[in-house]
Amino acid sequence: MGRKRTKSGKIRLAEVAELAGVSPITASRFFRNPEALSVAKRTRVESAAKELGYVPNLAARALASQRTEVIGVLIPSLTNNVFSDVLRGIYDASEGSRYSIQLSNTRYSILQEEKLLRLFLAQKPAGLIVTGIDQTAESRAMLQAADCPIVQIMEIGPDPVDMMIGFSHYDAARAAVAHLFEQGHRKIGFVGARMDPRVQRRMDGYVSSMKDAALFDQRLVVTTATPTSVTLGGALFTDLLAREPDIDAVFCANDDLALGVLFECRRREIAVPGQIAIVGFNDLEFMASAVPTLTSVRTNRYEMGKTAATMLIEAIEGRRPEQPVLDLGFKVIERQSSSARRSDSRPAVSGAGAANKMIALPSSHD
Amino acid sequence: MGRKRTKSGKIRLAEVAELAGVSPITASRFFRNPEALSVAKRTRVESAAKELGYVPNLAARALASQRTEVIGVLIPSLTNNVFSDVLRGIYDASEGSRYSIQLSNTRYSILQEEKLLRLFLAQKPAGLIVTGIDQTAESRAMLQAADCPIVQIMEIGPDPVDMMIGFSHYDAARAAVAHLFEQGHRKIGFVGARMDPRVQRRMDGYVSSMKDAALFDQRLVVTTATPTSVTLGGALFTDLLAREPDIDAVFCANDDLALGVLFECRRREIAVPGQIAIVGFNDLEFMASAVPTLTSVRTNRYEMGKTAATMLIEAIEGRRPEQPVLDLGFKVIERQSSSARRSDSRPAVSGAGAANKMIALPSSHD
DNA sequence: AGGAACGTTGACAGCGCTACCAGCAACGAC
DNA sequence: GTCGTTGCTGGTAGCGCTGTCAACGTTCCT
Repeated sequence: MGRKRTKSGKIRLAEVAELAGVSPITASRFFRNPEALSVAKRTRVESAAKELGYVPNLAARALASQRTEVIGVLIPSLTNNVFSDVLRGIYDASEGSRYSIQLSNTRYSILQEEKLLRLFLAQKPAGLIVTGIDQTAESRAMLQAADCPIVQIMEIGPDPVDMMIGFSHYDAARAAVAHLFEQGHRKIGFVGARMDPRVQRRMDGYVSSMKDAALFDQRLVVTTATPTSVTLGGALFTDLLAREPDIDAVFCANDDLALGVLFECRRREIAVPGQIAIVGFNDLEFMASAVPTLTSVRTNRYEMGKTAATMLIEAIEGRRPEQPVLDLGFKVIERQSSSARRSDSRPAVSGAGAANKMIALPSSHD
Repeated sequence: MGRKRTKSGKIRLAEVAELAGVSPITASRFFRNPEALSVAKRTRVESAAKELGYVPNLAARALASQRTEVIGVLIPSLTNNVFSDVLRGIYDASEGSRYSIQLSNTRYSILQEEKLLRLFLAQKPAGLIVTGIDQTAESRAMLQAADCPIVQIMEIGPDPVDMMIGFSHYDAARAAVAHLFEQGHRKIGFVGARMDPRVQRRMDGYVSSMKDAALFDQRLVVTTATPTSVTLGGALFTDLLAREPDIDAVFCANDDLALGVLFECRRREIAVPGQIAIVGFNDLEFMASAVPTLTSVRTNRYEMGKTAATMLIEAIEGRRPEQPVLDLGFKVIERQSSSARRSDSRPAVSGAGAANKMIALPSSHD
């Protein structure tokens, strides 16, 4: 049984080299740049490594080469569905590559982010993925000074540290409100939780749209710093309704809140969209399945993570993308919950997951 | 500004030692076992390190000490809410400790798990957290031979490799079905997706309960290997209904499916719980907020992750828990969706559930 | 033929840290 | 006073790998 664990299971590069009849350095090169070897030695080293079951010692490699093959990822939350999709993309892209992902959770604190950044940078990561564009000055300076590629994800904005991939939350919110306007809604409330920078910008988009239409009223906005949840959606909507009982639509900063609003409407026997239209944000899977189906702004989260990691790896290996800032855009997915205003209060009946009309927009930033 | 980045930001232990006026090895000891130093040297090294902004080189440490401070975590999915809760617990527990988390996704494949395990073990992790009790024989042998503490999470079963923390999915399912029996339901369907080992055991629990009551019928079971989703819940329920139109309850293998079933009922104007009762599994946050509120089996996911990581770290540091197998149990949270069967089809008004307003349950639209 | 250019290989010297063991002072037991 | 014991400190010798540079053989050019 304990066959290969003779001493401590250690098969070193030297052993492989010896079996292959080459010098250790040649064997080393095989693992880093096989092209540099002659075909004969390449196959010899390869079979020797396989025979011995050689696995490189990453610590030794990192020490000798002064760099690691770790990609640091800083995200603000592990709970949020949004980030789990992004993460899945990142992990998928990193799989099969030589790089491993080191994940840390900033808990929506830019101070915590700064601390983690310092920690990460000290280990000389191969690359870094950070969330958003709102870092502390100190963090920004560290990122600026870091000698590894960096991707900022989730949104785009001015002054990328390096690469950037996301979309404009501001424009996306404006598109959502525009859709509600088109459907004849005027008194549109906003419900937001957590109020991290991206939610803030969605709110800004809402506010500016409403102001443009001379429909803005501070009383239409209900927000809280509390982390989001379905239950919270109901509670915030309740507040909104207490203040402004005659609203005809609610734009929710995310889909959990939207679902909470929907349930609250059901509880109060408010017809959706007959009396109140609902629009969410992110287009999580359940939105297409709810009754009525819920309109939302689709964001390409998985793709964002995957592309970010792919771009980063490319950049690490010296192939910088020609386009360092990538706008993945968004789409307003129109569903039953926001269909045109109607006088009768019966909700529209239609097949679940009915083909969705989509408004696709690249987020134009100026 | 750029003060300490003289060469390439490298402040070595030797520099710290020099400034503190001690030998490098003494400085080294300070970071690993401060108690071993005299108070005088301790403070000297401490302030020297702080002044220079010293950050240890983990690669060098790992190489010299022949072990890493990495805790490997193998989970089957990043998408599933269930695991994000567990992960959050793990990360929370690891924070503040010296250990960092290395996460890998097995995608519900035990072969992939075996591959990842081999990779992890080669790096001599400080500890390992693996999901479930269904490893390949080869994986099990590797785990058995590994010289680091290991925790199996998510469920408990016989023959722990080392430590184990979870609950019995089989018993939890039996409790859910027992609850439905108590409420007067007899023709209870089962809806399951993905059918990973834990879902399988929930199904086994359901089947055995139904057989015990002489109520089992294969036609009451609808499952698929497809990954779970809300939409899928609706689709599976549709299948079930087509087969057995007169069921009076559905036990769903998870909450997403349950929500899908609820929406499908709404679409079909089937009263819940008047005509059909629904019970989910996991008790995700939205269950308490749905209309009607949805009964579910609460599982302590966050706690599971947190406790697993805490136990693991304790074990790594030589303090093995007296109780290596920990059953965290479960709880059937009874809500409106499964309240007692009644002859009229109007659902009950009840104060049970979490968001306890007295709310009139919706009747079907008429 | 001579030499430059290229492709391939190897020797050497660490990377920054810690395991191991030796040394030294202070103290108490006999 | 001698010896062991304890508590603290330091020297030495690597951990396993790769960067750098030199050396070699081969090809291709003039």
